[in-house]
Amino acid sequence: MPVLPLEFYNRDTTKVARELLGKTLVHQLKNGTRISGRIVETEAYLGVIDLAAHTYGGRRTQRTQTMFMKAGHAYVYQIYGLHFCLNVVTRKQGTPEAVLIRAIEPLEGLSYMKKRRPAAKRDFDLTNGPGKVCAALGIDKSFDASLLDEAPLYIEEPAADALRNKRLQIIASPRIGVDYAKHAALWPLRFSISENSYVSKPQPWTKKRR
DNA sequence: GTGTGGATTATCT
DNA sequence: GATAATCCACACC
Repeated sequence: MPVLPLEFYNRDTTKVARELLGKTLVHQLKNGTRISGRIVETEAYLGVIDLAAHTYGGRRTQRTQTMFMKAGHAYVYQIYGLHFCLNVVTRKQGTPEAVLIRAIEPLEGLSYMKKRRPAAKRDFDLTNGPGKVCAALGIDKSFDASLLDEAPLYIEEPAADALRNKRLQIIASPRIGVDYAKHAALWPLRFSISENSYVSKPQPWTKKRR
C-alpha cells in the first residue's frame, strides 16, 4: 500500500489527527518483517498555545527540538522514566505541533508484539495506550527525529478491504492525562474510531447502564 | 467490572 | 527538587 507522503503531515494538526485514523502504522524490521497496526486513536497537540504540549509558549529544549523540525518527523520521548510515546510532527518547520498515536489495532506481527508485551492478557491489551504501542512495535528513543516516509518506520494507506475513511465514525473527546493543563485539558483534541475495541480508554458515550 | 497507588527516571527549574 | 502526553498490580464490587 502507498506510504503517506511528507506533505500529508504539513497541514492543520487537528485535521492530520483525524485523518490518521484508519491508516496503517508499520515498523519494518531489518529482515523485512512487518509489524503493523491500524491507527484507532490519536491526540492533537497544538504547540505554543497549548498548555498540555511540551512546546507550550515556544519552549525549545533538547527534548522538544524534534517538534520544531519539518512535518513528517517522528517525535519519540520517554515519559515517567519508563515508557515511550510516538508522535508525528505536523505543520511547517518552526511550528512545533504534533499528533500523539495513542492506540492501534494489531494487524501483522502478533507474535512479535506478544513477546514484547508479556503483561498483555488479551489481544486488545497489546496496543491500547501510547506506551503500549511503542513497546509492542519495538519503538524507542532511537526512532526520534527519523522521517516517516521510509523504513524502518512509516505510515501507509489502509488495505482496500479495510474500513474506508468515509465510513469511519469519529469521536472527539478531551485528552488523557493532561489535567494539569487547565482549560486546555478540556479541548476535544482526542480522536478515536467509534466502537473500536482497541481504543485506550472508554469513549464518552459508553456510560453505565442499568 | 471500577478505583487506587506505586514504579522509576528523563527532563526542566 | 518537582513534575510527568503511563502502565501495572491489586483491592474491591
